[in-house]
Amino acid sequence: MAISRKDVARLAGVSEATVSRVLNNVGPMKEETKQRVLKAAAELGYVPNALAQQFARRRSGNIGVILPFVPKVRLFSNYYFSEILSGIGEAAKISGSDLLLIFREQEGERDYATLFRKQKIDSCVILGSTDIAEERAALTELAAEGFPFCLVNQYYEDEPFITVDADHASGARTAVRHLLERGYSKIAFMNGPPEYSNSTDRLAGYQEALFEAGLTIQNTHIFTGNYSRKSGYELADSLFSSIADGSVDAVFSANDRMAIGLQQRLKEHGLEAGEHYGLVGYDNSDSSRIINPSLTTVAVPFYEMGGLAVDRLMSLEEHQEGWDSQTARTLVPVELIVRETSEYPKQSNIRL
Amino acid sequence: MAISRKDVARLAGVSEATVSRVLNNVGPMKEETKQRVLKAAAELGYVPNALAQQFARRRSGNIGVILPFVPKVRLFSNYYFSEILSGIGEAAKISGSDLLLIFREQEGERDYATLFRKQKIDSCVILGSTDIAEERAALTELAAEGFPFCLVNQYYEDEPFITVDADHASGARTAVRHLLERGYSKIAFMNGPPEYSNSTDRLAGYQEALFEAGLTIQNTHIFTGNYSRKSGYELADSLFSSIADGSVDAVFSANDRMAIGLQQRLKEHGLEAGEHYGLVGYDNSDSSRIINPSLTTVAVPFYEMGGLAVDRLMSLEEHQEGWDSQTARTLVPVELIVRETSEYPKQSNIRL
DNA sequence: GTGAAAGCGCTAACAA
DNA sequence: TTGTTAGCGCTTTCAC
Repeated sequence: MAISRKDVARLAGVSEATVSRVLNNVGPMKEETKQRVLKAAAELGYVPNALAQQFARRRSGNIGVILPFVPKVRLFSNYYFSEILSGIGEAAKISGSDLLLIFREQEGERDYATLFRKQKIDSCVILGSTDIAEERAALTELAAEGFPFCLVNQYYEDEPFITVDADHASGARTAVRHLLERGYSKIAFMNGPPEYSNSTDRLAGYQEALFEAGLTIQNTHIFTGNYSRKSGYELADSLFSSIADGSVDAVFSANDRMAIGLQQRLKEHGLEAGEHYGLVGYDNSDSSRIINPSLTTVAVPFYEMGGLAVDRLMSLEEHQEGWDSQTARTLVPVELIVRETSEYPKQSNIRL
Repeated sequence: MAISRKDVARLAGVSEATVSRVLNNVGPMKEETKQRVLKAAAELGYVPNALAQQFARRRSGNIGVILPFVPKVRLFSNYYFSEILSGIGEAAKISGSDLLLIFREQEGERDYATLFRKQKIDSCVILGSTDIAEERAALTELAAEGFPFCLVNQYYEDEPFITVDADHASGARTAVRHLLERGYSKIAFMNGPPEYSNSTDRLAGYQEALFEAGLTIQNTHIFTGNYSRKSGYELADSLFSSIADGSVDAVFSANDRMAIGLQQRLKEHGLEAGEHYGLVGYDNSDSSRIINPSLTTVAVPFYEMGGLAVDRLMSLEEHQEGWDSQTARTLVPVELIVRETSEYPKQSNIRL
């Protein structure tokens, strides 16, 4: 049998209620009593029962972390989630919360609300959420019930859901401007699926940068992959002829993985990034540093974003801040990382 | 106020205990009663309170997942943990457990036992544990108290701790044999720190393979890094002259990250893997596929190991299996993945 | 400042 | 097959 509060109370010569007060440091108490209780607890090696506490307080103390289902590709092969998760972990520790990891099911079942109703979690951060009907419905339900949640790297234009997002429009603009400054002018864009708000944000940034430069936006220069290396690899075949015939001289990819797939495939075709065409990726993943030539990319502070999401959750629970569109979306800046794939060839041996 | 069991009981016209029985599907009950209760519960949208259940059952239903602190380098940049975590998630879902993520502190504080005493977790899987005094003490305490835990990718020679490990001795042997078969004969070994059992296992495998081939083991050919890319990069400088003067013709690295660091640095020195020297890494990480030339490596089924760890925990809790040295260690096989860095030069343009 | 006591919502003997 | 009831170990009014 474990030592209970009762034993501590007896040894300290106080009531059980006093033990609670001391341990939770709540209400008034005489310093001497406090010390006596603390001493008794330490002597007995008393450890409060978290289950009983949670039950009595009607709070689990858990932050749910909802991870997307990524078919085939193992979830965390993705650098992205690893960083965010670490950031969440750091902030959760500071706030004294525990993390309950929830792997979303493949289909349907976006029943986030039940996690709250069961009281398994007090709040949650949702990763990899997308703008599809079921997801919107699930989030709307959470909001309606007043369950605190925070999205990361995704927002909904017309809904004031709390979210920590990065400024991907600006990131894309900067990336494309960089290519333009380097001398490229026929820039294709390899985007991700439109149900991610960051895809549409990047598209806007891409278009703005071209517009600023007085260039016309060509729809035939816009391609859509699914953020996997494979999809970049496959799209490379469509882009090859355009690059070879000079109608495209650079590619901006919505993430590093697709950029790397493209880079690998074009190399098989005899085209080298930074030599025969310019290339900019997005995410500043480990791979972008490792690949050769190294990939110019846009760094997103995923780690920090994870931490911010937890912070928002905490302040949400304290005051009823943030549930309006003004403050719903926290936007963090991104940064261009210039490496080799965006070098502009000095000699005019650009064409094959 | 949420709907409680009492409301369901009233609507179904049964006692609260019967509601419990039906919902937990325990004990005998009339089919008709069961249906009535189920119907009432569905009608009211009743959701059992997990906190109350956990408290009454004196079980949290949580598996703790303990993650190592990795200074500076962000934890999950490591492909390794991502895979294991996904595997754990999959198995936990099947077993009906929740996952409580625990980021270990930097120093001291390996107080795993308190998590059990607080009843935050019923069992746990410990990642990234190493053979140092504090860790041994913490694990010994867990074992002494009978708290179920499972290590992954680490074992302790003289302790019958439950663990799911991969056969790294065999992996190293296979890797080195492969280099020998390819024609390399002066093989250096870049190992990780000895407090990881997989480091010492690989050393044994390396030595065995050389011994089998009738080669003498040269201590000057054995280097120790810390599994980071940086350490591989740095050790490359020591290896460069040996490769250049022909006293080393291949390197076996205890993980991909160090191998990649080495490969990058030696390239800066003008040496290309698979051309001027042979190279085999370990882990089959994403990066090993991306780097050019692609890295020959050893695949470890991390995902499966995570799942197996959970399975062991489950059977541990059911029967008192496994607490003897016979069955403590589950050993899974690894597999050599041959790529470009271990090609043996056809022409004799090996030397610079 | 401190104690007494009423729950929190469920499980699990034990009776019936 | 079902109902009654006594907890589970803590928090939190409300008195004193």
